[in-house]
Amino acid sequence: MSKRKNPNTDNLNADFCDFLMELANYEKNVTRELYKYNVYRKAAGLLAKHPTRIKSGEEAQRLNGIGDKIAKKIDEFISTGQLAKLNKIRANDKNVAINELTKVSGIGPSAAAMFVKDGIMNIADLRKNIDSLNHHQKIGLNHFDDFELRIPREELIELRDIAKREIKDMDERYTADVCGSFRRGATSSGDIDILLTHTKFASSDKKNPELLTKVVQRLTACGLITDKISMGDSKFMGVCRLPKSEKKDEEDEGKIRHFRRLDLRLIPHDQYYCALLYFTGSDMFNKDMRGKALENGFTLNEYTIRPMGSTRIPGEPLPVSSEEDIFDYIGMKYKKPSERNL
DNA sequence: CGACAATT
DNA sequence: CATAATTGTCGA
Repeated sequence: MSKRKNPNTDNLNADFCDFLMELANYEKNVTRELYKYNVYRKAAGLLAKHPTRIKSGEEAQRLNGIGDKIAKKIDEFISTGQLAKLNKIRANDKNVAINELTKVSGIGPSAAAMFVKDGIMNIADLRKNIDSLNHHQKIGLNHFDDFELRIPREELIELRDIAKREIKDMDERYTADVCGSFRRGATSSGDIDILLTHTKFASSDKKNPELLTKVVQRLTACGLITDKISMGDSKFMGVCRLPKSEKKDEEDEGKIRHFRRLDLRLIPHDQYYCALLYFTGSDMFNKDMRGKALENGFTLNEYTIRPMGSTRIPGEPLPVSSEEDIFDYIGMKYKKPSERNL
Protein backbone atom coordinates (compact mmCIF):
# COMPACT_ATOMS: atom_id res chain seq x y z
CA MET A 1 0.00 0.00 0.00
CA SER A 2 1.10 3.55 -0.57
CA LYS A 3 2.39 5.46 2.40
CA ARG A 4 0.31 8.55 1.88
CA LYS A 5 0.01 10.53 5.05
CA ASN A 6 -2.00 13.18 3.25
CA PRO A 7 -2.62 15.94 5.80
CA ASN A 8 -6.15 17.36 5.57
CA THR A 9 -7.71 15.69 2.57
CA ASP A 10 -10.65 18.05 2.91
CA ASN A 11 -9.89 21.70 3.21
CA LEU A 12 -11.53 23.18 6.28
CA ASN A 13 -11.13 26.69 4.90
CA ALA A 14 -12.39 25.98 1.40
CA ASP A 15 -14.99 28.76 1.45
CA PHE A 16 -12.33 31.35 2.28
CA CYS A 17 -10.09 30.00 -0.46
CA ASP A 18 -12.93 30.26 -2.96
CA PHE A 19 -13.58 33.93 -2.42
CA LEU A 20 -9.87 34.71 -2.27
CA MET A 21 -9.33 32.97 -5.61
CA GLU A 22 -12.26 34.88 -7.08
CA LEU A 23 -10.65 38.12 -5.97
CA ALA A 24 -7.31 36.90 -7.33
CA ASN A 25 -8.77 36.28 -10.78
CA TYR A 26 -10.48 39.67 -10.74
CA GLU A 27 -7.16 41.41 -10.07
CA LYS A 28 -5.36 39.45 -12.76
CA ASN A 29 -7.96 39.61 -15.53
CA VAL A 30 -9.81 42.87 -14.96
CA THR A 31 -7.61 45.33 -13.08
CA ARG A 32 -4.38 43.69 -14.30
CA GLU A 33 -2.71 44.11 -10.93
CA LEU A 34 -0.61 40.97 -11.00
CA TYR A 35 0.85 41.75 -7.62
CA LYS A 36 -2.56 41.62 -5.94
CA TYR A 37 -3.40 38.45 -7.83
CA ASN A 38 -0.35 36.78 -6.35
CA VAL A 39 -1.09 38.03 -2.85
CA TYR A 40 -4.63 36.61 -2.93
CA ARG A 41 -3.39 33.34 -4.35
CA LYS A 42 -0.73 33.01 -1.72
CA ALA A 43 -3.31 33.67 1.00
CA ALA A 44 -5.66 31.06 -0.45
CA GLY A 45 -2.82 28.56 -0.61
CA LEU A 46 -1.90 29.16 3.02
CA LEU A 47 -5.47 28.67 4.21
CA ALA A 48 -5.93 25.58 2.03
CA LYS A 49 -3.13 23.73 3.76
CA HIS A 50 -3.90 25.10 7.22
CA PRO A 51 -4.85 22.11 9.40
CA THR A 52 -7.63 23.83 11.39
CA ARG A 53 -10.65 25.96 10.64
CA ILE A 54 -9.77 29.65 10.83
CA LYS A 55 -12.11 31.41 13.26
CA SER A 56 -11.14 35.05 12.81
CA GLY A 57 -9.22 37.44 10.60
CA GLU A 58 -6.82 37.97 13.44
CA GLU A 59 -6.01 34.28 13.54
CA ALA A 60 -5.43 34.26 9.78
CA GLN A 61 -3.16 37.28 10.02
CA ARG A 62 -0.77 35.32 12.17
CA LEU A 63 0.18 33.39 9.01
CA ASN A 64 3.06 34.89 7.09
CA GLY A 65 1.48 36.18 3.90
CA ILE A 66 -1.86 37.44 5.22
CA GLY A 67 -2.09 41.07 6.24
CA ASP A 68 -4.73 43.34 7.69
CA LYS A 69 -6.65 43.84 4.43
CA ILE A 70 -7.31 40.14 3.88
CA ALA A 71 -7.90 39.64 7.60
CA LYS A 72 -10.72 42.19 7.46
CA LYS A 73 -12.26 40.40 4.49
CA ILE A 74 -12.20 37.12 6.38
CA ASP A 75 -13.96 38.78 9.32
CA GLU A 76 -16.59 40.25 7.01
CA PHE A 77 -17.12 36.87 5.39
CA ILE A 78 -17.43 35.15 8.77
CA SER A 79 -20.00 37.60 10.08
CA THR A 80 -22.08 38.21 6.92
CA GLY A 81 -21.39 35.12 4.81
CA GLN A 82 -20.43 37.30 1.84
CA LEU A 83 -18.21 40.11 0.65
CA ALA A 84 -19.45 43.53 -0.45
CA LYS A 85 -16.47 43.98 -2.79
CA LEU A 86 -17.17 40.67 -4.48
CA ASN A 87 -20.87 41.42 -4.84
CA LYS A 88 -20.04 44.62 -6.67
CA ILE A 89 -17.61 42.83 -8.96
CA ARG A 90 -20.15 40.12 -9.75
CA ALA A 91 -22.86 42.69 -10.45
CA ASN A 92 -20.84 44.24 -13.27
CA ASP A 93 -21.46 42.14 -16.36
CA LYS A 94 -18.36 43.48 -18.11
CA ASN A 95 -16.17 42.19 -15.30
CA VAL A 96 -17.87 38.82 -15.57
CA ALA A 97 -17.42 38.79 -19.35
CA ILE A 98 -13.72 39.65 -19.20
CA ASN A 99 -13.16 36.92 -16.65
CA GLU A 100 -14.99 34.40 -18.83
CA LEU A 101 -13.09 35.24 -22.02
CA THR A 102 -9.68 34.94 -20.39
CA LYS A 103 -10.40 31.26 -19.81
CA VAL A 104 -9.69 30.74 -23.51
CA SER A 105 -6.03 29.91 -24.07
CA GLY A 106 -4.45 32.80 -25.95
CA ILE A 107 -6.90 35.40 -24.66
CA GLY A 108 -5.34 37.44 -21.87
CA PRO A 109 -6.62 40.47 -19.96
CA SER A 110 -5.89 42.87 -22.81
CA ALA A 111 -7.61 40.91 -25.59
CA ALA A 112 -10.54 40.09 -23.32
CA ALA A 113 -11.11 43.78 -22.61
CA MET A 114 -11.02 44.54 -26.35
CA PHE A 115 -13.59 41.86 -27.12
CA VAL A 116 -15.90 43.07 -24.38
CA LYS A 117 -15.60 46.62 -25.67
CA ASP A 118 -16.88 45.25 -28.99
CA GLY A 119 -19.80 43.60 -27.24
CA ILE A 120 -18.38 40.08 -27.36
CA MET A 121 -19.42 38.90 -23.91
CA ASN A 122 -19.04 35.11 -23.81
CA ILE A 123 -17.71 32.00 -25.50
CA ALA A 124 -20.73 31.75 -27.80
CA ASP A 125 -20.11 35.30 -29.03
CA LEU A 126 -16.49 34.38 -29.76
CA ARG A 127 -17.62 31.52 -31.98
CA LYS A 128 -19.59 34.02 -34.06
CA ASN A 129 -16.46 36.15 -34.53
CA ILE A 130 -13.77 33.62 -35.37
CA ASP A 131 -12.23 36.04 -37.87
CA SER A 132 -11.16 38.36 -35.08
CA LEU A 133 -9.16 35.63 -33.30
CA ASN A 134 -5.49 34.87 -33.89
CA HIS A 135 -4.17 31.36 -34.45
CA HIS A 136 -3.57 30.57 -30.79
CA GLN A 137 -6.98 31.87 -29.75
CA LYS A 138 -8.75 29.82 -32.41
CA ILE A 139 -7.17 26.66 -31.04
CA GLY A 140 -8.04 27.71 -27.49
CA LEU A 141 -11.66 28.22 -28.54
CA ASN A 142 -11.89 25.01 -30.56
CA HIS A 143 -10.68 22.97 -27.62
CA PHE A 144 -12.21 25.13 -24.91
CA ASP A 145 -14.00 22.30 -23.10
CA ASP A 146 -11.15 19.79 -23.38
CA PHE A 147 -8.57 22.28 -22.08
CA GLU A 148 -10.60 22.78 -18.92
CA LEU A 149 -10.30 19.07 -18.14
CA ARG A 150 -7.53 17.42 -16.20
CA ILE A 151 -5.56 14.51 -17.64
CA PRO A 152 -5.78 11.25 -15.67
CA ARG A 153 -2.40 9.77 -14.84
CA GLU A 154 -3.18 6.55 -16.76
CA GLU A 155 -3.71 8.51 -19.95
CA LEU A 156 -0.59 10.56 -19.39
CA ILE A 157 1.39 7.34 -19.07
CA GLU A 158 0.05 6.19 -22.45
CA LEU A 159 0.88 9.53 -24.05
CA ARG A 160 4.35 9.48 -22.54
CA ASP A 161 5.07 5.92 -23.70
CA ILE A 162 4.05 6.71 -27.27
CA ALA A 163 6.05 9.93 -27.36
CA LYS A 164 9.20 8.36 -25.90
CA ARG A 165 8.98 5.34 -28.18
CA GLU A 166 8.52 7.43 -31.33
CA ILE A 167 11.38 9.74 -30.42
CA LYS A 168 13.81 6.94 -29.57
CA ASP A 169 12.73 5.04 -32.69
CA MET A 170 13.66 7.97 -34.85
CA ASP A 171 17.00 8.77 -33.19
CA GLU A 172 18.17 7.05 -30.04
CA ARG A 173 20.43 9.97 -29.17
CA TYR A 174 17.38 11.88 -27.91
CA THR A 175 16.29 11.75 -24.29
CA ALA A 176 12.74 12.71 -23.36
CA ASP A 177 11.09 12.98 -19.95
CA VAL A 178 7.69 14.16 -18.81
CA CYS A 179 8.16 16.53 -15.90
CA GLY A 180 5.74 18.69 -13.92
CA SER A 181 3.34 17.28 -11.37
CA PHE A 182 3.15 14.01 -13.33
CA ARG A 183 6.76 13.25 -12.50
CA ARG A 184 6.00 13.94 -8.85
CA GLY A 185 3.39 11.20 -9.00
CA ALA A 186 0.21 13.28 -9.33
CA THR A 187 -2.96 11.32 -10.12
CA SER A 188 -3.93 13.95 -12.70
CA SER A 189 -2.26 16.84 -14.50
CA GLY A 190 -3.29 19.99 -16.33
CA ASP A 191 -1.05 19.48 -19.35
CA ILE A 192 1.92 17.53 -20.66
CA ASP A 193 5.35 19.02 -20.35
CA ILE A 194 8.15 17.11 -22.06
CA LEU A 195 11.82 17.94 -21.71
CA LEU A 196 14.01 16.93 -24.63
CA THR A 197 17.72 16.75 -25.15
CA HIS A 198 20.11 15.29 -27.70
CA THR A 199 23.71 14.13 -27.33
CA LYS A 200 24.76 16.37 -30.19
CA PHE A 201 23.38 19.54 -28.62
CA ALA A 202 25.36 21.40 -25.93
CA SER A 203 24.91 24.93 -24.61
CA SER A 204 28.10 25.97 -26.39
CA ASP A 205 26.67 24.89 -29.76
CA LYS A 206 24.77 27.28 -31.92
CA LYS A 207 21.02 26.83 -32.09
CA ASN A 208 19.83 23.92 -34.16
CA PRO A 209 16.16 24.31 -35.07
CA GLU A 210 16.22 20.92 -36.84
CA LEU A 211 16.42 18.97 -33.58
CA LEU A 212 13.05 20.20 -32.37
CA THR A 213 11.30 20.20 -35.75
CA LYS A 214 12.30 16.56 -36.31
CA VAL A 215 10.58 15.53 -33.10
CA VAL A 216 7.48 17.57 -33.85
CA GLN A 217 7.26 16.08 -37.36
CA ARG A 218 7.57 12.57 -36.01
CA LEU A 219 4.97 13.04 -33.29
CA THR A 220 2.64 14.66 -35.81
CA ALA A 221 3.11 11.82 -38.29
CA CYS A 222 2.16 9.22 -35.70
CA GLY A 223 -1.01 11.14 -34.88
CA LEU A 224 -0.03 12.30 -31.42
CA ILE A 225 0.39 16.01 -32.15
CA THR A 226 -2.73 17.52 -33.70
CA ASP A 227 -2.05 21.27 -33.62
CA LYS A 228 0.83 23.70 -33.31
CA ILE A 229 0.29 26.84 -31.26
CA SER A 230 3.84 28.13 -31.50
CA MET A 231 7.31 26.81 -32.22
CA GLY A 232 10.76 28.37 -32.06
CA ASP A 233 14.28 26.96 -31.73
CA SER A 234 13.81 25.66 -28.22
CA LYS A 235 10.12 25.52 -27.38
CA PHE A 236 7.06 23.95 -28.98
CA MET A 237 3.57 24.60 -27.69
CA GLY A 238 0.71 22.65 -29.15
CA VAL A 239 -2.02 20.09 -28.84
CA CYS A 240 -1.97 16.31 -28.74
CA ARG A 241 -4.24 13.36 -28.09
CA LEU A 242 -4.02 9.59 -27.97
CA PRO A 243 -3.81 8.20 -31.52
CA LYS A 244 -6.55 5.80 -32.61
CA SER A 245 -5.71 2.49 -31.03
CA GLU A 246 -4.39 -0.27 -33.30
CA LYS A 247 -6.54 -3.02 -31.91
CA LYS A 248 -10.03 -1.93 -32.84
CA ASP A 249 -13.18 -3.00 -31.02
CA GLU A 250 -11.44 -3.43 -27.72
CA GLU A 251 -13.03 -2.15 -24.51
CA ASP A 252 -11.35 1.06 -25.55
CA GLU A 253 -14.26 1.53 -27.94
CA GLY A 254 -16.43 4.56 -27.29
CA LYS A 255 -13.86 6.22 -25.12
CA ILE A 256 -13.50 9.90 -25.89
CA ARG A 257 -9.98 10.90 -26.84
CA HIS A 258 -9.72 14.41 -25.41
CA PHE A 259 -7.37 17.02 -26.82
CA ARG A 260 -4.57 17.94 -24.42
CA ARG A 261 -2.12 20.78 -24.16
CA LEU A 262 1.45 19.65 -24.92
CA ASP A 263 4.71 21.53 -24.42
CA LEU A 264 8.10 20.37 -25.68
CA ARG A 265 11.35 22.01 -24.62
CA LEU A 266 14.72 21.31 -26.17
CA ILE A 267 17.50 21.65 -23.59
CA PRO A 268 21.29 21.51 -24.16
CA HIS A 269 22.49 18.21 -22.68
CA ASP A 270 24.85 19.89 -20.19
CA GLN A 271 21.86 21.77 -18.73
CA TYR A 272 19.38 18.92 -18.89
CA TYR A 273 19.33 17.89 -15.23
CA CYS A 274 19.08 21.42 -13.89
CA ALA A 275 16.15 21.91 -16.23
CA LEU A 276 14.59 18.58 -15.25
CA LEU A 277 14.90 19.48 -11.58
CA TYR A 278 13.44 22.93 -12.18
CA PHE A 279 10.49 21.82 -14.32
CA THR A 280 9.65 18.95 -11.99
CA GLY A 281 9.04 21.41 -9.14
CA SER A 282 7.09 21.93 -7.08
CA ASP A 283 7.53 25.70 -7.10
CA MET A 284 7.79 25.65 -3.33
CA PHE A 285 10.35 22.88 -3.45
CA ASN A 286 12.42 24.83 -5.99
CA LYS A 287 12.41 27.91 -3.79
CA ASP A 288 13.43 25.82 -0.82
CA MET A 289 16.24 24.13 -2.69
CA ARG A 290 17.59 27.39 -4.09
CA GLY A 291 17.70 28.74 -0.58
CA LYS A 292 19.64 25.71 0.61
CA ALA A 293 22.00 26.10 -2.32
CA LEU A 294 22.74 29.71 -1.40
CA GLU A 295 23.35 28.78 2.24
CA ASN A 296 25.99 26.36 1.04
CA GLY A 297 27.65 28.73 -1.36
CA PHE A 298 26.00 27.85 -4.66
CA THR A 299 23.60 29.56 -6.98
CA LEU A 300 21.09 27.31 -8.68
CA ASN A 301 18.77 28.12 -11.57
CA GLU A 302 16.98 26.33 -14.39
CA TYR A 303 20.20 26.18 -16.42
CA THR A 304 23.15 25.61 -14.12
CA ILE A 305 24.55 25.30 -10.64
CA ARG A 306 27.53 27.59 -10.00
CA PRO A 307 29.76 28.12 -6.96
CA MET A 308 29.48 31.51 -5.26
CA GLY A 309 32.99 32.77 -4.65
CA SER A 310 33.95 35.46 -2.17
CA THR A 311 33.21 37.91 -4.95
CA ARG A 312 29.54 38.40 -5.64
CA ILE A 313 30.02 36.96 -9.09
CA PRO A 314 29.19 33.27 -9.50
CA GLY A 315 31.84 30.97 -10.93
CA GLU A 316 31.65 28.67 -13.94
CA PRO A 317 28.83 26.11 -14.15
CA LEU A 318 29.65 22.81 -12.43
CA PRO A 319 29.40 19.56 -14.37
CA VAL A 320 26.10 17.77 -13.78
CA SER A 321 25.19 14.34 -15.11
CA SER A 322 22.19 13.51 -12.93
CA GLU A 323 19.73 15.12 -10.54
CA GLU A 324 21.62 13.46 -7.70
CA ASP A 325 24.74 15.44 -8.61
CA ILE A 326 22.92 18.68 -7.85
CA PHE A 327 21.74 17.47 -4.44
CA ASP A 328 25.29 16.31 -3.71
CA TYR A 329 26.86 19.67 -4.49
CA ILE A 330 24.67 21.51 -2.02
CA GLY A 331 24.89 18.80 0.63
CA MET A 332 21.23 17.86 0.48
CA LYS A 333 19.89 14.36 0.75
CA TYR A 334 18.48 13.21 -2.59
CA LYS A 335 14.73 13.59 -2.83
CA LYS A 336 12.75 11.46 -5.24
CA PRO A 337 10.30 13.44 -7.41
CA SER A 338 7.42 12.11 -5.28
CA GLU A 339 9.06 13.71 -2.24
CA ARG A 340 9.10 17.15 -3.83
CA ASN A 341 5.43 17.97 -3.30
CA LEU A 342 5.87 20.94 -0.99
C1' DC B 1 12.88 46.30 -35.57
C1' DG B 2 10.73 47.40 -31.11
C1' DA B 3 6.66 47.29 -28.20
C1' DC B 4 3.30 44.59 -26.33
C1' DA B 5 0.69 40.32 -25.18
C1' DA B 6 0.37 35.68 -23.49
C1' DT B 7 2.12 31.53 -21.66
C1' DT B 8 4.99 28.72 -18.81
C1' DC C 1 7.32 44.17 -2.30
C1' DA C 2 6.36 42.38 -7.82
C1' DT C 3 9.98 35.74 -12.05
C1' DA C 4 12.29 35.57 -16.64
C1' DA C 5 12.39 33.76 -21.10
C1' DT C 6 10.22 32.38 -25.42
C1' DT C 7 7.09 33.07 -29.17
C1' DG C 8 3.67 35.51 -31.90
C1' DT C 9 1.49 39.80 -33.62
C1' DC C 10 1.30 44.37 -35.12
C1' DG C 11 2.77 48.77 -36.78
C1' DA C 12 6.57 52.05 -38.03
